[in-house]
Amino acid sequence: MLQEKGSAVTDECMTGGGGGEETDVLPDQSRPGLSTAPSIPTSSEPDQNIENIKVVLHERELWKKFHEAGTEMIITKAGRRMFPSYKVKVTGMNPKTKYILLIDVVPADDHRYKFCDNKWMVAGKAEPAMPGRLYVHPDSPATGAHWMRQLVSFQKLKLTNNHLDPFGHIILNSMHKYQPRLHIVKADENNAFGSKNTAYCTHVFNETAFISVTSYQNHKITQLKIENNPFAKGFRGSEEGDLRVSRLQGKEYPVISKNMVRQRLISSHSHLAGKLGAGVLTGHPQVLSSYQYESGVPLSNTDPQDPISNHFPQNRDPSLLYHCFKHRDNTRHLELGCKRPYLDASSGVSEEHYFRSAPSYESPILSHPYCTESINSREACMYGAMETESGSGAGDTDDLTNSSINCNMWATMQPYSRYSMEGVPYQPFAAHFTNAAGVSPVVPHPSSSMASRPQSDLGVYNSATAQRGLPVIPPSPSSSSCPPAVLGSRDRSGHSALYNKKPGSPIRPHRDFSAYPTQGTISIREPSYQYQVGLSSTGTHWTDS
DNA sequence: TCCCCTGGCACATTTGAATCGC
DNA sequence: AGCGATTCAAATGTGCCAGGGG
Repeated sequence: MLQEKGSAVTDECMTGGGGGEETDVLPDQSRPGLSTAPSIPTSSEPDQNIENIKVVLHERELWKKFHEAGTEMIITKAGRRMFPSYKVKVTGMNPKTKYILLIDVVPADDHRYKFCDNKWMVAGKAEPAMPGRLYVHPDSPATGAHWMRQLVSFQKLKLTNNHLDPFGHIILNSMHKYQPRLHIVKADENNAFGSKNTAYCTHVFNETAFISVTSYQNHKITQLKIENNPFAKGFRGSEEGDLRVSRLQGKEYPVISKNMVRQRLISSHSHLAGKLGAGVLTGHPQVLSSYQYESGVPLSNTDPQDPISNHFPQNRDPSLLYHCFKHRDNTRHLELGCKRPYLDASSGVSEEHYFRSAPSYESPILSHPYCTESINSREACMYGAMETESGSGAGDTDDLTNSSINCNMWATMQPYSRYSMEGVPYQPFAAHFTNAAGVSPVVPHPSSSMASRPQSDLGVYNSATAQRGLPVIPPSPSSSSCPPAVLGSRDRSGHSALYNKKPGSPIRPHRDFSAYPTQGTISIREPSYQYQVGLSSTGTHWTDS
């Protein structure tokens, strides 16, 4: 059923006016997963009709190219940007209504992959999901007019494999498959989440799915990155006989580019000065193994029978899927926030905002604020969705909604595919951006400049800072500083947790990420929390080993 | 031994301060 | 003094590579 639902939505989206690039809104009714949240839409207020919002993925063709080859995204300890960067064109918003745009990256499945025989294969069960984090667009909240004015870029979003990352980057496991999701949340009158009828919609572009790696496995991807990423220009071969190009073209004997020569010479001189036996140029064994052969198999990307060899082993719906619904008064709301103290804290700083979402699709969806003072100039503000430790159930909803703490509470990320086999096409994304204090936006106000500013103060969301477009981070975060988070479509509470680093002080994690509690939470496997994502196959070929 | 990760490297782009001219 | 254009250096973002660890 779910599959059918998801597919239907997907198909509809694909055939929409956007030529398959635009997304359509999935009515509340179409999300049977909201068992605890009445599916009857409360769209009595026209201005909250978020269903009309359409999102078009920018550079979709480029994304498709990567997707067809099996997109890989480098993740590093320091954090690595995504390329292609996630940019969208949004339409259909109420020009005067304020929205918050954010992205989260959820596991696409529960597999760990390995690149073997020039294709991705399942290598086992996925490792426990990293603490989910959300990246809130620095302009958030902003009016619909603002979002629709130009492309909305999430290019500064960074991915990391550092489980204790203090910068708020999205934490991922290497060799795992992920699916970015865009969430558009309607901000309340206080520019925060949490109004009684907070509505949001989620947009998923299947072609943005990727496998996280610490180094590129598929040379097709490497080549695409080099060819399209300006920062990788230095690796572009000046002559068409470039080694990588030649390899991609299926040439038997690749030509070494000047860059390759330089790199190897340098390496040879600096590290292997005494290793005269090591070939430095064309005769270098590694050259052959790396560019001419793949796992002992001759590379031939032009081989018509090979096109899918590098693809993800899963069939996916080429279209995107997204859900949209409106929270009702008696259901959990999107609540944002940091406690008042946080709002009053000193200025924060970065235009980048990260929120941490639920740690694992295996675990409940709780969101704990995860704030930190960035060590670097970006000074990102992070919020994390932590599982609840309170063990409180649905009855915590009131507590949450009544909380005056301005913390971001989001539903945890949900996995795709397998875990949703029994689920419903419901996107268990819930967030409470509360601003009970009645202060201005918890999320930074749109800033004229996207440039990050060095900040010595803790990043704390306060009205002043927000107005300046500067994120603010709670000064002294603690598990009790933020309100319990709500998860999924059910009432769940949790303790907030965040990273906080005072100026000049070392990074001080307030919570052990490795010890996320899972008890008292609802497994995503539960039908109510499962949703089907019509991940399609655009040529991508996944192979189960 | 293999696989994966890390840190350093060079190169290109981006950013912002400093400088100059009007 | 103010403004805009230009220049320059630092910061940042890339992929590549060798080496290390499990």
